[in-house]
Amino acid sequence: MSDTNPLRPEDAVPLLGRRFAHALSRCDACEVRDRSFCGVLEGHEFARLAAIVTSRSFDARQSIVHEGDEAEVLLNVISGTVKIYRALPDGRVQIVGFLSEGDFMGVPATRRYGVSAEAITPVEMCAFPRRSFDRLLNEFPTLERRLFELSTNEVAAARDHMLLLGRKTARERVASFLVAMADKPSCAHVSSPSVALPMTRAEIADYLGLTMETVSRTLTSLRNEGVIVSSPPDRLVLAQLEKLRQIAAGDV
Amino acid sequence: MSDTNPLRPEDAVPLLGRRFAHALSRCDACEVRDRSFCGVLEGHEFARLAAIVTSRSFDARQSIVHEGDEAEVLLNVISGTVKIYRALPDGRVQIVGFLSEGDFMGVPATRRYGVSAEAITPVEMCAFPRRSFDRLLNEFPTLERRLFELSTNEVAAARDHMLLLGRKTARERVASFLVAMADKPSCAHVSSPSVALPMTRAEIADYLGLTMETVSRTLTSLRNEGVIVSSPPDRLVLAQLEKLRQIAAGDV
DNA sequence: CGATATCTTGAGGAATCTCAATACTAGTGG
DNA sequence: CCACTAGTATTGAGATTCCTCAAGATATCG
Repeated sequence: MSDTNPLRPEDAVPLLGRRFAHALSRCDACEVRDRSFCGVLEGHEFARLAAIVTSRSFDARQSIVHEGDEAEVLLNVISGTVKIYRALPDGRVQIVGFLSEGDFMGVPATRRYGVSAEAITPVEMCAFPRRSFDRLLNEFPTLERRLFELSTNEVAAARDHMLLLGRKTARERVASFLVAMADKPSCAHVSSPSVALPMTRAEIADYLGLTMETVSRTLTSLRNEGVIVSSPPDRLVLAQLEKLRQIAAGDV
Repeated sequence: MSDTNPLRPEDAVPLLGRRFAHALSRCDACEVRDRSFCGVLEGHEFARLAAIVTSRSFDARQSIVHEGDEAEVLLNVISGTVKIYRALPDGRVQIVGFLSEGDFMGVPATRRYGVSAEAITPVEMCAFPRRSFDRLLNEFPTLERRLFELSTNEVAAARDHMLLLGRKTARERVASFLVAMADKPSCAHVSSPSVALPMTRAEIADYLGLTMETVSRTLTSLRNEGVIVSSPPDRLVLAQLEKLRQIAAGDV
């Protein structure tokens, strides 16, 4: 239900020079630059990256990439929420991450996507052609270093999630999820953080290795205990964040 | 029950020059070099890496590193099997990977280990001081590129395992595990691969998010179906590897 | 204000876990 | 060489968590 492609430099400005200028100025004004991998580049390097970027918009529920597809572009989220997931042939799904503003997705030097991605809300993304991006990676050690760092962070996050999926109870999983949402940089809070949940209960379930019903029941019981408070179901107040952290950590 | 530290260049040869020479010649003769991250380095670069390496031995069941410890060294497995895991305060454990010959562990530029590691069998490892390693990383783009590549492989493997932990049945998990063991490069086979299982049932369970009893029961039922055959419990023959692959993939 | 999605709640069932007993294996000492 | 011991694996029976299926409540959007 978003507008279709409000920004598309390659449509509006076919000349390379103008596109370059346009893209650069847009990237310069980018609000998520500081949070993003591209924040490490400066001056000339940043301009080179901005020269190969194009913009893409997706409606809520729209598919972005599919596991196994040719990985022609690498993507960076400007706004909105994206789920990335793997699926089994019979339809079972495991969501392996939610991406939001500033998050990068895609592996340079890999021919095909290893996961599928779908927009949860309307989404704006930057797209970088894989080959051009690879060239920049070779030229700019800073860029490679940054992506390496992001990759190692992802490994650490993945291990955290393996612990959750393999060994935590439903209650601990839901608490862990809420705490992680509250700790996102995009969710700066004062004391009792208010957390937005753009994803459905079924998506939370597919992320936590549970069913929608179990997620719902668990949230209800946390609500009954006063640990969380909810106004509409897509926004929660974590009334007792520290208690939630304890539950999440398995400290009974 | 292995000998304690049969190779320790820094003890035997205190002079820097001799240690250098010693280490280099040892690294040149290294059998797992081709499988390892260091295989990408040549000549001068390789010598520089060899100059900072020391050797470490661990007995079976001995702890190698502990989650949260100061990460003074990065490690590479020469021989034996290592488990890396995360634990909850009440003792629940999730094994996030098994390492064998040629596998690297440790994240440059990270102050502390994010996981614990323990030897399953007697283990020989190379140790690289983190700071020296970091310097080499800055000097040799090839090395950084290689570790980046390993890191992205790890992310992909972790996602695979999240799918397993979140959405596969016990039967599918055990089948996936056996297939993965058979597909290891160290386990070259002809038709019906014979797989060594140096880890206990409890460790397999901690890797698959199950209990020891469920792993045992599942192996028994696969055995009754003729899909696997076992002589001693630490070695299995995958009589019907293709069938196992189907089970693992969830293709019923 | 009604239609459609999503969410919540309920009741029963299934897979896996827990607890406990038995069997195997390898290493040890007689 | 064989019995013994300790660790590991297997098997069994019952408990529990979470899932499945189904109905009802709530929210969203035209």
